[in-house]
Amino acid sequence: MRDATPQGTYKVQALDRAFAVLDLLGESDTPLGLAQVAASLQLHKSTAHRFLMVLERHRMVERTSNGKFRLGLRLFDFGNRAIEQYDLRDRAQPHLRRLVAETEETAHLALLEAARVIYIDKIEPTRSVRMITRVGASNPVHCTAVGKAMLAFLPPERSAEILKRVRFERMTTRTIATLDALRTELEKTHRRGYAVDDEELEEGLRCIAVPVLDAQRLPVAAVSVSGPSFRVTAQKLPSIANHLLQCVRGISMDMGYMPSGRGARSAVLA
Amino acid sequence: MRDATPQGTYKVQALDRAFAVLDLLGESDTPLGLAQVAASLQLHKSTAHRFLMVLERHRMVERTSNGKFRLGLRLFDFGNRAIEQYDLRDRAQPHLRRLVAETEETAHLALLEAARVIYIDKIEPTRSVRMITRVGASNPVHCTAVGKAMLAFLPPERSAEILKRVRFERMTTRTIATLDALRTELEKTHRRGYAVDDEELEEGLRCIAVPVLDAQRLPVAAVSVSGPSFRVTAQKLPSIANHLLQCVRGISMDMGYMPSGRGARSAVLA
DNA sequence: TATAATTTCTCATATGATGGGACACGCGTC
DNA sequence: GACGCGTGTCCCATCATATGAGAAATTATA
Repeated sequence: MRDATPQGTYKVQALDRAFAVLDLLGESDTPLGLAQVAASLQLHKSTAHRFLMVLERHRMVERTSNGKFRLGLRLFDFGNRAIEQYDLRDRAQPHLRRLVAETEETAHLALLEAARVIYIDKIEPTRSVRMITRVGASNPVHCTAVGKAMLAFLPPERSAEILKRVRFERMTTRTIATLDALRTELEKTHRRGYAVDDEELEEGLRCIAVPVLDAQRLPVAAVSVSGPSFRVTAQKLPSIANHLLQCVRGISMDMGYMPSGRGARSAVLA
Repeated sequence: MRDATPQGTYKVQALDRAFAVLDLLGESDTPLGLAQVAASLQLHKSTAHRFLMVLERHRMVERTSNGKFRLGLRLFDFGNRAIEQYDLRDRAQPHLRRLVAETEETAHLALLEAARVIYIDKIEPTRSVRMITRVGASNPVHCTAVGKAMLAFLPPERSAEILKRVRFERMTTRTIATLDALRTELEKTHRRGYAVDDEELEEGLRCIAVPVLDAQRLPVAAVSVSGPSFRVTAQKLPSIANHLLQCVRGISMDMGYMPSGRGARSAVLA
Protein backbone atom coordinates (compact mmCIF):
# COMPACT_ATOMS: atom_id res chain seq x y z
CA MET A 1 0.00 0.00 0.00
CA ARG A 2 3.03 2.21 -0.12
CA ASP A 3 4.04 4.40 -3.03
CA ALA A 4 4.01 2.64 -6.35
CA THR A 5 7.29 3.37 -8.07
CA PRO A 6 7.63 0.01 -9.79
CA GLN A 7 10.06 0.87 -12.55
CA GLY A 8 12.75 1.79 -10.03
CA THR A 9 15.24 -0.95 -10.78
CA TYR A 10 18.06 0.18 -8.51
CA LYS A 11 17.65 -0.96 -4.98
CA VAL A 12 19.31 -0.47 -1.68
CA GLN A 13 17.13 -2.13 0.86
CA ALA A 14 18.52 -0.22 3.81
CA LEU A 15 17.81 3.10 2.17
CA ASP A 16 14.31 2.18 1.15
CA ARG A 17 13.62 1.10 4.66
CA ALA A 18 15.13 4.19 6.21
CA PHE A 19 13.02 6.42 4.03
CA ALA A 20 9.99 4.34 4.84
CA VAL A 21 10.67 5.12 8.48
CA LEU A 22 10.95 8.82 7.75
CA ASP A 23 7.80 8.63 5.67
CA LEU A 24 5.94 6.98 8.45
CA LEU A 25 7.04 9.53 10.99
CA GLY A 26 6.19 12.27 8.55
CA GLU A 27 2.68 11.00 7.99
CA SER A 28 1.92 10.49 11.63
CA ASP A 29 1.04 13.68 13.39
CA THR A 30 2.03 12.22 16.71
CA PRO A 31 5.46 10.80 17.62
CA LEU A 32 5.71 7.01 17.40
CA GLY A 33 7.37 4.43 19.61
CA LEU A 34 9.82 1.84 18.36
CA ALA A 35 7.22 -0.88 18.53
CA GLN A 36 4.73 1.03 16.42
CA VAL A 37 7.33 1.83 13.80
CA ALA A 38 8.45 -1.80 13.63
CA ALA A 39 4.88 -3.04 13.38
CA SER A 40 3.74 -0.53 10.75
CA LEU A 41 6.66 -1.29 8.47
CA GLN A 42 6.83 -4.99 9.22
CA LEU A 43 10.38 -4.67 10.45
CA HIS A 44 11.73 -6.60 13.36
CA LYS A 45 12.33 -4.64 16.47
CA SER A 46 16.09 -4.83 16.31
CA THR A 47 16.16 -3.67 12.72
CA ALA A 48 13.83 -0.78 13.33
CA HIS A 49 15.80 0.10 16.43
CA ARG A 50 19.09 0.16 14.58
CA PHE A 51 17.65 2.36 11.88
CA LEU A 52 16.18 4.77 14.35
CA MET A 53 19.45 5.04 16.22
CA VAL A 54 21.36 5.76 13.05
CA LEU A 55 18.76 8.24 11.91
CA GLU A 56 18.94 9.89 15.29
CA ARG A 57 22.69 10.18 15.06
CA HIS A 58 22.18 12.04 11.82
CA ARG A 59 19.47 14.13 13.48
CA MET A 60 17.00 12.99 10.88
CA VAL A 61 14.78 11.87 13.72
CA GLU A 62 14.72 12.96 17.32
CA ARG A 63 13.22 11.57 20.48
CA THR A 64 10.61 13.25 22.55
CA SER A 65 10.97 13.29 26.33
CA ASN A 66 8.98 10.07 26.59
CA GLY A 67 11.29 8.29 24.17
CA LYS A 68 9.08 8.36 21.11
CA PHE A 69 10.41 9.29 17.69
CA ARG A 70 9.58 12.11 15.34
CA LEU A 71 11.23 13.83 12.39
CA GLY A 72 14.41 15.70 13.25
CA LEU A 73 15.44 19.21 12.46
CA ARG A 74 18.24 18.10 10.19
CA LEU A 75 15.55 17.53 7.63
CA PHE A 76 14.48 21.11 8.03
CA ASP A 77 18.04 22.14 7.35
CA PHE A 78 18.27 19.97 4.25
CA GLY A 79 14.90 21.15 3.06
CA ASN A 80 15.95 24.73 3.20
CA ARG A 81 19.16 24.00 1.42
CA ALA A 82 17.17 22.24 -1.26
CA ILE A 83 14.96 25.21 -2.08
CA GLU A 84 17.77 27.65 -1.67
CA GLN A 85 18.88 26.81 -5.17
CA TYR A 86 15.58 28.08 -6.39
CA ASP A 87 16.03 31.63 -5.14
CA LEU A 88 12.77 32.19 -6.89
CA ARG A 89 11.13 31.72 -3.55
CA ASP A 90 12.87 34.58 -1.79
CA ARG A 91 12.47 36.90 -4.69
CA ALA A 92 8.83 36.10 -5.13
CA GLN A 93 7.84 36.68 -1.54
CA PRO A 94 7.34 40.44 -1.54
CA HIS A 95 5.23 40.16 -4.68
CA LEU A 96 3.14 37.47 -3.11
CA ARG A 97 2.60 39.65 -0.09
CA ARG A 98 1.34 42.46 -2.20
CA LEU A 99 -0.91 40.04 -4.02
CA VAL A 100 -2.37 38.83 -0.75
CA ALA A 101 -2.88 42.38 0.45
CA GLU A 102 -4.75 43.21 -2.76
CA THR A 103 -6.94 40.14 -2.92
CA GLU A 104 -7.33 39.33 0.76
CA GLU A 105 -7.03 35.66 -0.11
CA THR A 106 -4.34 33.02 0.25
CA ALA A 107 -1.55 32.96 -2.32
CA HIS A 108 0.60 29.96 -3.27
CA LEU A 109 3.83 29.61 -5.16
CA ALA A 110 4.35 26.20 -6.76
CA LEU A 111 6.83 24.27 -8.85
CA LEU A 112 6.21 21.44 -11.28
CA GLU A 113 7.86 18.10 -10.53
CA ALA A 114 6.99 15.08 -12.64
CA ALA A 115 3.18 15.10 -12.79
CA ARG A 116 2.74 16.87 -9.49
CA VAL A 117 2.91 20.41 -8.24
CA ILE A 118 4.89 21.26 -5.12
CA TYR A 119 4.00 24.25 -3.04
CA ILE A 120 7.13 26.11 -2.11
CA ASP A 121 5.49 29.06 -0.44
CA LYS A 122 2.19 30.13 0.97
CA ILE A 123 1.05 33.52 2.22
CA GLU A 124 -2.19 33.88 4.09
CA PRO A 125 -4.13 37.06 4.69
CA THR A 126 -4.05 38.13 8.31
CA ARG A 127 -7.68 37.43 9.08
CA SER A 128 -8.84 34.35 7.28
CA VAL A 129 -9.50 30.68 7.74
CA ARG A 130 -6.19 28.88 7.59
CA MET A 131 -5.73 26.76 4.53
CA ILE A 132 -4.94 23.10 4.88
CA THR A 133 -2.04 23.12 2.49
CA ARG A 134 1.43 22.79 3.88
CA VAL A 135 4.44 24.29 2.22
CA GLY A 136 6.46 21.42 0.81
CA ALA A 137 3.39 19.32 0.13
CA SER A 138 2.35 18.28 -3.35
CA ASN A 139 -0.77 17.65 -5.40
CA PRO A 140 -1.48 16.12 -8.79
CA VAL A 141 -1.32 18.56 -11.70
CA HIS A 142 -4.69 17.82 -13.16
CA CYS A 143 -6.75 19.14 -10.28
CA THR A 144 -4.88 22.27 -9.37
CA ALA A 145 -4.91 25.71 -10.91
CA VAL A 146 -1.14 26.03 -10.58
CA GLY A 147 -0.66 22.71 -12.34
CA LYS A 148 -2.90 23.62 -15.22
CA ALA A 149 -1.34 27.06 -15.47
CA MET A 150 2.10 25.59 -15.99
CA LEU A 151 0.97 22.79 -18.29
CA ALA A 152 -0.97 25.16 -20.49
CA PHE A 153 2.06 27.27 -21.24
CA LEU A 154 4.63 24.51 -21.59
CA PRO A 155 5.77 23.64 -25.11
CA PRO A 156 3.68 20.78 -26.52
CA GLU A 157 6.38 18.14 -26.28
CA ARG A 158 7.10 18.85 -22.63
CA SER A 159 3.45 18.96 -21.63
CA ALA A 160 2.72 15.78 -23.60
CA GLU A 161 5.49 14.10 -21.62
CA ILE A 162 3.79 15.09 -18.38
CA LEU A 163 0.26 14.39 -19.51
CA LYS A 164 1.25 10.80 -20.15
CA ARG A 165 2.03 10.41 -16.49
CA VAL A 166 -1.16 11.89 -15.05
CA ARG A 167 -3.15 9.33 -13.08
CA PHE A 168 -6.44 11.26 -12.93
CA GLU A 169 -7.23 10.62 -9.33
CA ARG A 170 -10.67 11.84 -8.41
CA MET A 171 -10.65 14.39 -5.61
CA THR A 172 -14.15 15.87 -5.89
CA THR A 173 -17.12 15.44 -8.22
CA ARG A 174 -15.71 18.18 -10.42
CA THR A 175 -12.20 16.81 -10.80
CA ILE A 176 -11.19 16.47 -14.42
CA ALA A 177 -11.22 12.75 -15.06
CA THR A 178 -10.02 12.15 -18.60
CA LEU A 179 -7.04 13.10 -20.69
CA ASP A 180 -9.30 14.60 -23.36
CA ALA A 181 -11.11 16.78 -20.88
CA LEU A 182 -7.80 17.97 -19.50
CA ARG A 183 -6.51 18.78 -22.97
CA THR A 184 -9.55 20.92 -23.74
CA GLU A 185 -9.24 22.62 -20.39
CA LEU A 186 -5.60 23.42 -21.06
CA GLU A 187 -6.42 24.99 -24.41
CA LYS A 188 -9.07 27.09 -22.74
CA THR A 189 -6.57 28.06 -20.07
CA HIS A 190 -4.02 29.06 -22.65
CA ARG A 191 -6.49 31.24 -24.51
CA ARG A 192 -7.80 32.83 -21.32
CA GLY A 193 -4.31 33.45 -19.96
CA TYR A 194 -5.02 32.08 -16.52
CA ALA A 195 -6.03 28.74 -15.02
CA VAL A 196 -9.01 28.05 -12.81
CA ASP A 197 -9.63 25.26 -10.37
CA ASP A 198 -13.32 25.25 -9.64
CA GLU A 199 -13.61 22.95 -6.65
CA GLU A 200 -11.71 20.27 -8.53
CA LEU A 201 -9.29 19.59 -5.71
CA GLU A 202 -11.44 20.31 -2.74
CA GLU A 203 -15.13 20.93 -2.25
CA GLY A 204 -15.85 24.62 -1.76
CA LEU A 205 -12.40 25.81 -2.75
CA ARG A 206 -11.77 27.87 -5.85
CA CYS A 207 -8.32 28.79 -7.16
CA ILE A 208 -6.95 30.80 -10.00
CA ALA A 209 -3.38 30.71 -11.18
CA VAL A 210 -0.93 32.03 -13.74
CA PRO A 211 2.53 30.77 -14.65
CA VAL A 212 5.79 32.56 -13.88
CA LEU A 213 7.75 32.67 -17.12
CA ASP A 214 11.49 32.73 -17.42
CA ALA A 215 13.64 34.49 -19.98
CA GLN A 216 12.76 31.85 -22.58
CA ARG A 217 9.07 32.40 -21.85
CA LEU A 218 8.87 28.97 -20.28
CA PRO A 219 6.91 28.37 -17.07
CA VAL A 220 9.23 27.77 -14.12
CA ALA A 221 6.55 28.11 -11.46
CA ALA A 222 3.03 29.31 -10.91
CA VAL A 223 1.29 31.66 -8.51
CA SER A 224 -2.26 31.09 -7.37
CA VAL A 225 -4.92 32.79 -5.31
CA SER A 226 -7.29 30.48 -3.47
CA GLY A 227 -10.33 31.04 -1.37
CA PRO A 228 -13.77 29.75 -0.52
CA SER A 229 -16.02 29.67 -3.57
CA PHE A 230 -18.49 32.09 -2.06
CA ARG A 231 -15.82 34.76 -1.88
CA VAL A 232 -13.87 33.88 -5.01
CA THR A 233 -16.86 34.26 -7.32
CA ALA A 234 -16.91 33.89 -11.09
CA GLN A 235 -17.34 37.67 -11.48
CA LYS A 236 -14.22 38.36 -9.47
CA LEU A 237 -12.00 36.06 -11.50
CA PRO A 238 -10.87 38.56 -14.14
CA SER A 239 -9.99 41.14 -11.50
CA ILE A 240 -8.01 38.63 -9.47
CA ALA A 241 -6.34 37.41 -12.64
CA ASN A 242 -5.17 40.94 -13.24
CA HIS A 243 -3.54 41.14 -9.84
CA LEU A 244 -1.95 37.78 -10.51
CA LEU A 245 -0.52 38.91 -13.82
CA GLN A 246 0.93 42.00 -12.18
CA CYS A 247 2.42 39.80 -9.52
CA VAL A 248 4.14 37.33 -11.82
CA ARG A 249 5.35 40.11 -14.04
CA GLY A 250 7.02 41.59 -10.96
CA ILE A 251 8.53 38.25 -10.05
CA SER A 252 9.88 37.73 -13.56
CA MET A 253 11.48 41.16 -13.50
CA ASP A 254 13.04 40.50 -10.12
CA MET A 255 14.46 37.22 -11.33
CA GLY A 256 16.12 39.12 -14.12
CA TYR A 257 13.87 37.69 -16.80
CA MET A 258 13.76 40.54 -19.25
CA PRO A 259 10.34 41.34 -20.65
CA SER A 260 11.63 39.46 -23.66
CA GLY A 261 12.74 42.57 -25.46
CA ARG A 262 10.74 43.71 -28.44
CA GLY A 263 7.22 42.99 -29.68
CA ALA A 264 5.76 39.51 -29.55
CA ARG A 265 4.52 39.47 -25.95
CA SER A 266 3.03 36.18 -24.87
CA ALA A 267 -0.68 35.80 -24.35
CA VAL A 268 -0.17 35.83 -20.63
CA LEU A 269 1.42 39.16 -20.22
CA ALA A 270 -0.35 40.82 -23.12
CA MET B 1 37.23 15.99 8.70
CA ARG B 2 33.64 14.89 8.77
CA ASP B 3 31.30 15.34 11.75
CA ALA B 4 32.71 13.88 14.91
CA THR B 5 30.01 11.75 16.50
CA PRO B 6 32.31 9.08 17.82
CA GLN B 7 30.12 7.59 20.50
CA GLY B 8 27.51 6.58 17.93
CA THR B 9 27.93 2.85 18.10
CA TYR B 10 25.08 1.86 15.83
CA LYS B 11 26.03 1.70 12.24
CA VAL B 12 24.40 1.13 8.92
CA GLN B 13 27.02 1.77 6.32
CA ALA B 14 24.55 2.33 3.53
CA LEU B 15 22.72 4.99 5.49
CA ASP B 16 25.84 6.81 6.55
CA ARG B 17 26.97 6.87 2.99
CA ALA B 18 23.65 8.05 1.67
CA PHE B 19 23.58 10.91 4.13
CA ALA B 20 27.14 11.75 3.26
CA VAL B 21 25.96 12.12 -0.31
CA LEU B 22 23.14 14.40 0.73
CA ASP B 23 25.52 16.35 2.92
CA LEU B 24 27.90 16.81 0.08
CA LEU B 25 25.21 18.01 -2.27
CA GLY B 26 23.89 20.27 0.45
CA GLU B 27 27.25 21.89 1.03
CA SER B 28 28.02 22.40 -2.59
CA ASP B 29 26.25 25.38 -4.05
CA THR B 30 26.51 23.97 -7.52
CA PRO B 31 25.16 20.61 -8.71
CA LEU B 32 27.70 17.79 -8.83
CA GLY B 33 28.32 15.03 -11.33
CA LEU B 34 28.54 11.36 -10.41
CA ALA B 35 32.30 11.37 -10.72
CA GLN B 36 32.75 14.28 -8.35
CA VAL B 37 30.45 12.72 -5.78
CA ALA B 38 32.28 9.42 -5.97
CA ALA B 39 35.67 11.12 -5.69
CA SER B 40 34.74 13.42 -2.80
CA LEU B 41 33.36 10.58 -0.73
CA GLN B 42 35.88 7.99 -1.81
CA LEU B 43 33.15 5.77 -3.12
CA HIS B 44 33.52 3.71 -6.22
CA LYS B 45 31.60 4.93 -9.20
CA SER B 46 29.12 2.10 -9.26
CA THR B 47 28.36 2.49 -5.59
CA ALA B 48 27.85 6.22 -5.81
CA HIS B 49 25.75 5.71 -8.88
CA ARG B 50 23.49 3.20 -7.21
CA PHE B 51 23.01 5.50 -4.25
CA LEU B 52 22.18 8.45 -6.40
CA MET B 53 19.65 6.45 -8.37
CA VAL B 54 17.93 5.28 -5.23
CA LEU B 55 17.98 8.76 -3.77
CA GLU B 56 16.55 10.06 -7.00
CA ARG B 57 13.75 7.52 -6.90
CA HIS B 58 12.89 8.89 -3.48
CA ARG B 59 13.20 12.41 -4.83
CA MET B 60 15.83 13.19 -2.24
CA VAL B 61 18.05 14.29 -5.09
CA GLU B 62 17.19 15.41 -8.57
CA ARG B 63 19.11 15.82 -11.77
CA THR B 64 19.65 19.03 -13.59
CA SER B 65 19.23 19.13 -17.34
CA ASN B 66 22.91 18.37 -17.83
CA GLY B 67 22.71 15.26 -15.67
CA LYS B 68 24.27 16.63 -12.53
CA PHE B 69 22.80 16.01 -9.10
CA ARG B 70 21.44 18.35 -6.46
CA LEU B 71 19.17 18.05 -3.44
CA GLY B 72 15.58 17.11 -4.25
CA LEU B 73 12.38 18.72 -3.20
CA ARG B 74 11.31 15.73 -1.18
CA LEU B 75 13.68 17.06 1.45
CA PHE B 76 11.78 20.28 1.42
CA ASP B 77 8.63 18.34 2.04
CA PHE B 78 10.16 16.44 4.92
CA GLY B 79 11.66 19.57 6.36
CA ASN B 80 8.32 21.26 6.50
CA ARG B 81 6.73 18.25 8.08
CA ALA B 82 9.46 18.23 10.66
CA ILE B 83 8.91 21.84 11.57
CA GLU B 84 5.14 21.50 11.51
CA GLN B 85 5.21 19.74 14.84
CA TYR B 86 6.58 22.88 16.36
CA ASP B 87 3.62 25.05 15.52
CA LEU B 88 5.51 27.67 17.43
CA ARG B 89 6.82 28.85 14.14
CA ASP B 90 3.45 29.63 12.61
CA ARG B 91 2.16 31.25 15.72
CA ALA B 92 5.23 33.34 16.21
CA GLN B 93 5.31 34.77 12.73
CA PRO B 94 2.87 37.65 13.12
CA HIS B 95 4.65 38.73 16.28
CA LEU B 96 7.98 38.62 14.53
CA ARG B 97 6.59 40.75 11.75
CA ARG B 98 5.46 43.38 14.17
CA LEU B 99 8.86 43.26 15.81
CA VAL B 100 10.58 43.81 12.50
CA ALA B 101 8.24 46.66 11.66
CA GLU B 102 9.04 48.30 14.99
CA THR B 103 12.81 47.85 14.93
CA GLU B 104 13.46 47.93 11.20
CA GLU B 105 16.03 45.17 11.69
CA THR B 106 16.12 41.45 10.98
CA ALA B 107 14.41 39.10 13.44
CA HIS B 108 15.20 35.44 14.02
CA LEU B 109 13.38 32.66 15.78
CA ALA B 110 15.62 29.85 17.01
CA LEU B 111 15.46 26.53 18.83
CA LEU B 112 18.09 24.87 20.98
CA GLU B 113 19.39 21.47 19.86
CA ALA B 114 22.33 19.93 21.68
CA ALA B 115 24.88 22.73 21.97
CA ARG B 116 23.72 24.52 18.89
CA VAL B 117 20.92 26.88 17.96
CA ILE B 118 18.82 26.26 14.89
CA TYR B 119 17.11 29.10 13.14
CA ILE B 120 13.59 28.15 12.29
CA ASP B 121 12.44 31.48 10.97
CA LYS B 122 13.82 34.76 9.77
CA ILE B 123 12.03 37.97 8.90
CA GLU B 124 13.86 40.77 7.18
CA PRO B 125 12.79 44.38 6.96
CA THR B 126 11.79 45.38 3.45
CA ARG B 127 14.73 47.66 2.77
CA SER B 128 17.88 46.27 4.30
CA VAL B 129 20.99 44.33 3.49
CA ARG B 130 20.11 40.68 3.35
CA MET B 131 21.50 38.62 6.17
CA ILE B 132 23.62 35.62 5.41
CA THR B 133 21.77 33.28 7.72
CA ARG B 134 19.62 30.62 6.20
CA VAL B 135 16.54 29.28 7.90
CA GLY B 136 17.35 25.72 8.94
CA ALA B 137 21.00 26.53 9.52
CA SER B 138 22.63 26.29 12.92
CA ASN B 139 25.31 27.99 14.99
CA PRO B 140 27.09 27.19 18.25
CA VAL B 141 25.30 28.44 21.38
CA HIS B 142 28.21 30.32 22.87
CA CYS B 143 28.49 32.98 20.20
CA THR B 144 24.87 33.79 19.54
CA ALA B 145 22.43 35.98 21.41
CA VAL B 146 19.65 33.44 20.99
CA GLY B 147 21.86 30.72 22.40
CA LYS B 148 22.84 32.72 25.43
CA ALA B 149 19.26 33.85 25.95
CA MET B 150 18.05 30.27 26.21
CA LEU B 151 20.98 29.03 28.27
CA ALA B 152 20.66 31.85 30.76
CA PHE B 153 17.09 30.95 31.60
CA LEU B 154 17.40 27.20 31.58
CA PRO B 155 17.43 25.44 34.96
CA PRO B 156 21.05 24.94 36.14
CA GLU B 157 21.15 21.19 35.57
CA ARG B 158 19.95 21.51 31.98
CA SER B 159 22.30 24.33 31.13
CA ALA B 160 25.22 22.56 32.79
CA GLU B 161 24.49 19.58 30.58
CA ILE B 162 24.74 21.78 27.52
CA LEU B 163 27.72 23.82 28.69
CA LYS B 164 29.72 20.62 28.94
CA ARG B 165 29.30 20.13 25.22
CA VAL B 166 30.28 23.59 24.04
CA ARG B 167 33.41 23.55 21.91
CA PHE B 168 34.20 27.26 22.06
CA GLU B 169 35.03 27.72 18.43
CA ARG B 170 36.39 31.17 17.76
CA MET B 171 34.37 33.10 15.22
CA THR B 172 35.66 36.65 15.74
CA THR B 173 38.10 38.33 18.12
CA ARG B 174 35.24 38.92 20.55
CA THR B 175 33.90 35.40 20.65
CA ILE B 176 33.64 34.09 24.20
CA ALA B 177 36.43 31.58 24.47
CA THR B 178 36.23 29.98 27.90
CA LEU B 179 33.65 28.24 29.96
CA ASP B 180 34.18 30.65 32.84
CA ALA B 181 33.67 33.69 30.66
CA LEU B 182 30.51 32.16 29.29
CA ARG B 183 29.22 31.44 32.79
CA THR B 184 29.72 35.05 33.86
CA GLU B 185 28.10 36.26 30.68
CA LEU B 186 25.09 34.04 31.31
CA GLU B 187 24.64 35.41 34.80
CA LYS B 188 24.82 38.91 33.44
CA THR B 189 22.31 37.95 30.80
CA HIS B 190 19.97 36.53 33.37
CA ARG B 191 20.12 39.66 35.52
CA ARG B 192 19.67 41.96 32.57
CA GLY B 193 16.80 39.93 31.15
CA TYR B 194 18.11 39.83 27.61
CA ALA B 195 21.18 38.47 25.84
CA VAL B 196 23.57 40.39 23.66
CA ASP B 197 25.93 39.20 20.97
CA ASP B 198 28.39 41.99 20.36
CA GLU B 199 30.14 40.93 17.17
CA GLU B 200 30.91 37.56 18.71
CA LEU B 201 29.63 35.57 15.77
CA GLU B 202 30.40 37.89 12.96
CA GLU B 203 32.42 41.06 12.64
CA GLY B 204 30.18 44.12 12.56
CA LEU B 205 27.01 42.28 13.53
CA ARG B 206 25.25 42.92 16.80
CA CYS B 207 22.31 40.88 18.08
CA ILE B 208 20.05 40.97 21.05
CA ALA B 209 17.74 38.17 22.11
CA VAL B 210 15.24 37.03 24.71
CA PRO B 211 13.87 33.56 25.35
CA VAL B 212 10.33 32.42 24.67
CA LEU B 213 9.08 30.75 27.84
CA ASP B 214 6.54 27.99 28.01
CA ALA B 215 3.91 27.35 30.65
CA GLN B 216 6.56 26.02 33.02
CA ARG B 217 8.64 29.15 32.47
CA LEU B 218 11.21 27.15 30.57
CA PRO B 219 12.80 28.50 27.38
CA VAL B 220 11.53 26.67 24.32
CA ALA B 221 12.97 29.08 21.81
CA ALA B 222 14.43 32.55 21.50
CA VAL B 223 13.76 35.61 19.39
CA SER B 224 16.52 37.94 18.32
CA VAL B 225 16.96 41.22 16.53
CA SER B 226 20.17 41.59 14.54
CA GLY B 227 21.70 44.41 12.60
CA PRO B 228 24.92 46.15 11.77
CA SER B 229 26.66 47.48 14.85
CA PHE B 230 26.47 51.07 13.68
CA ARG B 231 22.69 50.90 13.65
CA VAL B 232 22.17 48.60 16.62
CA THR B 233 24.00 50.84 19.06
CA ALA B 234 24.51 50.32 22.78
CA GLN B 235 22.04 53.10 23.56
CA LYS B 236 19.33 51.45 21.51
CA LEU B 237 19.63 48.09 23.21
CA PRO B 238 17.15 48.70 26.05
CA SER B 239 14.55 50.00 23.65
CA ILE B 240 14.96 47.04 21.33
CA ALA B 241 14.88 44.72 24.30
CA ASN B 242 11.53 46.17 25.21
CA HIS B 243 10.11 45.41 21.80
CA LEU B 244 11.56 41.92 22.09
CA LEU B 245 9.92 41.34 25.43
CA GLN B 246 6.59 42.49 24.08
CA CYS B 247 7.07 40.15 21.15
CA VAL B 248 7.85 37.03 23.14
CA ARG B 249 5.08 37.79 25.57
CA GLY B 250 2.73 37.85 22.61
CA ILE B 251 4.09 34.56 21.32
CA SER B 252 3.75 32.91 24.71
CA MET B 253 0.14 34.03 24.93
CA ASP B 254 -0.60 32.75 21.44
CA MET B 255 0.92 29.41 22.28
CA GLY B 256 -1.47 29.19 25.18
CA TYR B 257 1.25 29.63 27.78
CA MET B 258 -0.67 31.34 30.54
CA PRO B 259 1.11 34.30 32.12
CA SER B 260 1.82 31.80 34.89
CA GLY B 261 -1.10 32.88 37.03
CA ARG B 262 -0.36 34.70 40.21
CA GLY B 263 2.62 36.80 41.35
CA ALA B 264 6.16 35.56 40.88
CA ARG B 265 6.85 36.82 37.39
CA SER B 266 10.23 35.89 36.06
CA ALA B 267 12.91 38.48 35.59
CA VAL B 268 12.35 38.35 31.86
CA LEU B 269 8.78 39.40 31.69
CA ALA B 270 8.84 41.50 34.82
C1' DT C 1 36.24 11.60 -36.49
C1' DA C 2 39.07 10.09 -33.04
C1' DT C 3 39.76 10.26 -28.13
C1' DA C 4 38.86 11.14 -23.68
C1' DA C 5 35.77 11.38 -19.86
C1' DT C 6 31.78 10.66 -18.60
C1' DT C 7 27.62 7.56 -16.94
C1' DT C 8 25.31 3.03 -16.96
C1' DC C 9 25.09 -1.94 -16.28
C1' DT C 10 26.41 -6.85 -15.01
C1' DC C 11 27.85 -10.21 -11.89
C1' DA C 12 30.65 -13.12 -8.61
C1' DT C 13 32.19 -12.30 -4.01
C1' DA C 14 32.44 -11.39 1.00
C1' DT C 15 31.10 -7.76 3.63
C1' DG C 16 27.85 -6.01 6.44
C1' DA C 17 22.94 -5.81 7.46
C1' DT C 18 19.70 -8.95 9.41
C1' DG C 19 16.50 -10.79 12.84
C1' DG C 20 16.20 -14.46 16.43
C1' DG C 21 16.30 -14.17 20.83
C1' DA C 22 18.08 -12.86 25.58
C1' DC C 23 18.07 -9.03 28.77
C1' DA C 24 16.48 -4.95 31.27
C1' DC C 25 13.33 -1.72 32.37
C1' DG C 26 8.72 0.57 33.78
C1' DC C 27 4.02 -0.05 34.90
C1' DG C 28 -0.17 -1.65 36.16
C1' DT C 29 -2.59 -5.94 38.13
C1' DC C 30 -3.20 -9.46 41.12
C1' DG D 1 6.07 -7.80 46.49
C1' DA D 2 5.73 -10.94 42.72
C1' DC D 3 3.86 -11.53 38.32
C1' DG D 4 2.90 -10.48 33.54
C1' DC D 5 2.98 -7.49 29.83
C1' DG D 6 4.64 -4.09 26.84
C1' DT D 7 8.34 -1.42 26.31
C1' DG D 8 13.31 -0.50 24.46
C1' DT D 9 18.26 -2.23 24.28
C1' DC D 10 21.83 -5.39 23.06
C1' DC D 11 24.58 -9.51 21.13
C1' DC D 12 25.99 -12.54 17.57
C1' DA D 13 25.89 -16.45 14.05
C1' DT D 14 23.88 -16.58 9.42
C1' DC D 15 23.21 -15.48 4.81
C1' DA D 16 20.92 -12.09 2.16
C1' DT D 17 22.65 -7.75 0.40
C1' DA D 18 25.40 -4.21 -0.84
C1' DT D 19 29.68 -4.00 -2.94
C1' DG D 20 33.28 -2.70 -6.48
C1' DA D 21 36.11 -4.50 -10.64
C1' DG D 22 35.50 -3.97 -14.89
C1' DA D 23 33.03 -4.04 -19.47
C1' DA D 24 29.58 -1.47 -22.28
C1' DA D 25 27.35 2.63 -23.60
C1' DT D 26 26.84 7.25 -23.75
C1' DT D 27 28.29 11.96 -23.91
C1' DA D 28 31.71 15.65 -24.07
C1' DT D 29 36.21 17.37 -26.05
C1' DA D 30 39.91 17.80 -29.27
